[in-house]
Amino acid sequence: MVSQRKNNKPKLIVVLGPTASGKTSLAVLIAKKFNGEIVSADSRQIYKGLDIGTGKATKKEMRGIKHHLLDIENPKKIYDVARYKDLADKAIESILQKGKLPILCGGTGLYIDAVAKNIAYPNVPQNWKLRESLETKSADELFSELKKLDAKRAKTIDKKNKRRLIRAIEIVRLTGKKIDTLKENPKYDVLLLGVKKEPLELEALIFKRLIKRIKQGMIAEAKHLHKKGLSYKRMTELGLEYRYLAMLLEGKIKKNEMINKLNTKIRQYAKRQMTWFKRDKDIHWVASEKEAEKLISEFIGKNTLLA
RNA sequence: GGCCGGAUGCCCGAGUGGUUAGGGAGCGGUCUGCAAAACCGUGCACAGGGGUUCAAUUCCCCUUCCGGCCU
Repeated sequence: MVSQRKNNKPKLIVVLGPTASGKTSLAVLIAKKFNGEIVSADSRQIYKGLDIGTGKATKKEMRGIKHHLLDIENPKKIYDVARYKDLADKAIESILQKGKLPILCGGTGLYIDAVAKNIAYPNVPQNWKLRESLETKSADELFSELKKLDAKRAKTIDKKNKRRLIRAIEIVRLTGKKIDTLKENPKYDVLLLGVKKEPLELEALIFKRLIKRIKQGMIAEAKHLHKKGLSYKRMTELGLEYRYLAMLLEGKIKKNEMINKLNTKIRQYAKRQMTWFKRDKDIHWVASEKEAEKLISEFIGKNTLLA
């Protein structure tokens, strides 16, 4: 049951779920039915040319529904949440302007939350020079440095996670200010729909999809990307399929080995996604499109009734 | 039949007469601009039976199984 609180914020539907759960087709269906457009919340589909490996919707699968935030960056460049949030808000705004229903769809929990909860990240851009120099230090050293600079942040941070430690130090060093507590003040009235799949079913779906991707030419896609200048190092950073495809192309692993290991990695990724989603008690887990439609109808109708 | 080498947790794989590696998988988790990333926690063992010893996964003997060589 959707909560019946009254507000006049614009409505946003979010379709989320683990990889291979079938988010895209559900989102398209919803868009068709409720006159919507889709905003992707996928940190890798952002990139041009990463198509088969990321499972980017094809023209045909889109069924005439407009998709935003796909293919907006060169895969050589590193993207990030802050930039994503900015563009997502703009896309949503433009959809609303047209009088249509915005549907945020993807599996990147961080990106989804940034938009759905309107999280304001500290306004400090990456300083790659600084990062490079900090990278040479150990986690322990970084931690004690952070402790000196911002004791409060040091208390909650992952002591062993260099990447996080470096960013935290970057913020204090560049602004001289300590990190504020993150503010959440949603600008949309959000309905969160999670695509529910039983673990075993999801496992099967993942494997099936992996085999399908290989048949569709995922290996050739990676070869082509590399020929166009995408380094194996960068492909490794991109993770999952591209990481393993890079290993294959470099001759570090055999095809069979790639399939097996990659399959495991994708499964683990799906688990990590679920770990993230599980924390959000507002998600309505739906097992069918009917359930989803019902919830959306209620959700959309509620303000008209109350207003 | 004879000789030799093995037998370690779900898998790979070190090692030691007492403090009982390390990976991977599994399971659980973290999340303040790289998030398909980064990071953390965790159960599970020494083939079986006898010895020797204060103490054996580690030394000795036997049995079983596996691999190699010989007849």
